Amino acid sequence: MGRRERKKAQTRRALSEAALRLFGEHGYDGVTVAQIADEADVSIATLFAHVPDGKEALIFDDGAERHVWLVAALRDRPSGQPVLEALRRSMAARGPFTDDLPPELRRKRDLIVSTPALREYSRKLWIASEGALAEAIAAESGRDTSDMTVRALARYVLEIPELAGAEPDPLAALNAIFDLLASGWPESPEEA
Amino acid sequence: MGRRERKKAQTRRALSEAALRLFGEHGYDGVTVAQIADEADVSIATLFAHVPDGKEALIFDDGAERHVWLVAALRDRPSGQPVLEALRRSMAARGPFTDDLPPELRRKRDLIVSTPALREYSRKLWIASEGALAEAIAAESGRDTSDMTVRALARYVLEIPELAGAEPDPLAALNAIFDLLASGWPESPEEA
DNA sequence: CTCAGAAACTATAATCACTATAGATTCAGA
DNA sequence: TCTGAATCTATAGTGATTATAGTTTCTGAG
Repeated sequence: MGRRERKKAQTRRALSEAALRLFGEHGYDGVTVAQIADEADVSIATLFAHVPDGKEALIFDDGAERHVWLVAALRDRPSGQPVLEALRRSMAARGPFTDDLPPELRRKRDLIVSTPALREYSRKLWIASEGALAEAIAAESGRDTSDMTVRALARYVLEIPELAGAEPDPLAALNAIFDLLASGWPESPEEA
Repeated sequence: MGRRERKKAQTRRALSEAALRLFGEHGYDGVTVAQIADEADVSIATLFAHVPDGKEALIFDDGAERHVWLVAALRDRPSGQPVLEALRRSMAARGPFTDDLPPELRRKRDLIVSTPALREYSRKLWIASEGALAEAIAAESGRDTSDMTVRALARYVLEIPELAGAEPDPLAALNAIFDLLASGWPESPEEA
């Protein structure tokens, strides 16, 4: 990796860190992109060159195609394991569902969950993988990609982080939702 | 209804119609709020007084609480009819799923479906009813409102318009998705 | 009928995210 | 060592949205 790329990555990191710190101190809406650019010591134009998606994208890793590991988890699952089970396990290990994180990442996650604009953008990033996930599901389950059921399942799975992420017990919520997707809605609740 | 309210409604209608016409002619991004205000012969400040949610809200009915009829359909369903069946029927009769509409409304629907910003806003309006729908579902099915399953079902149902609305056959898509929600994801597709 | 206050409207100016342009600097590779 | 591309910069927009302060227009009480 040449010096040029290194400097670029450094600038990007400076922007992320400045944004995260300032958002934490004054709230997302209490910070302007100008302040962030200043703090990172770059021009506003440079800031936008690094985050074409805008202010919300500042604290997210770019190019982190979130579907890669999901699709991989699907393809590499133990033979005989149901598709949904593989997705459940894979998802449960991700950020919103474990507290096994450095405090820095935890603060970041809390900021995202509690800020509507950031939460929405996070959802957008997840949903962007819908096509890829749908293809993988179709391939693994012998269905057609154009099957609406496949697309709906992909979408519903990818929305679990937003839906369950803010719950008191996110992991329990995730499991409840996967159960719903796997077994469907029982007209009457099962008595324990 | 006094003259004041009548005039207010008239202004609101003028804004809607101006926006819809201009969006149709030049596309959503090809029209500025200033143009719309001009066309409706009001100031920009007035425009925003009528649509505090912003440009996207211009062509949507405000205060049209979309959950009212859904909740009603749930409460008034024939006894013995499953919750999901009532929701399916009620939803199937709505705008995105029937072509039984005046051409004006159809053009509006097509504009929404084909414009990302409008589509997103439409989804936001649907999702805003999540709490109300979750309460109704909980009440009708003897579950607790805090039950994650109930919240997830409400959310998933409310997202059907966005998910199925752009399909070649929206009604078939809607039915496929309701089947998925009712019966769950079958590990292997049923052979016909 | 009238008058006081609320509601709707207006012009104006500001803020803020974001884009476009053109030029300067810095690095990579031949 | 030179050329071109990538990065960065300043500057000047555009366009949505908000704030302010003042004007007009209804409404309802007295």
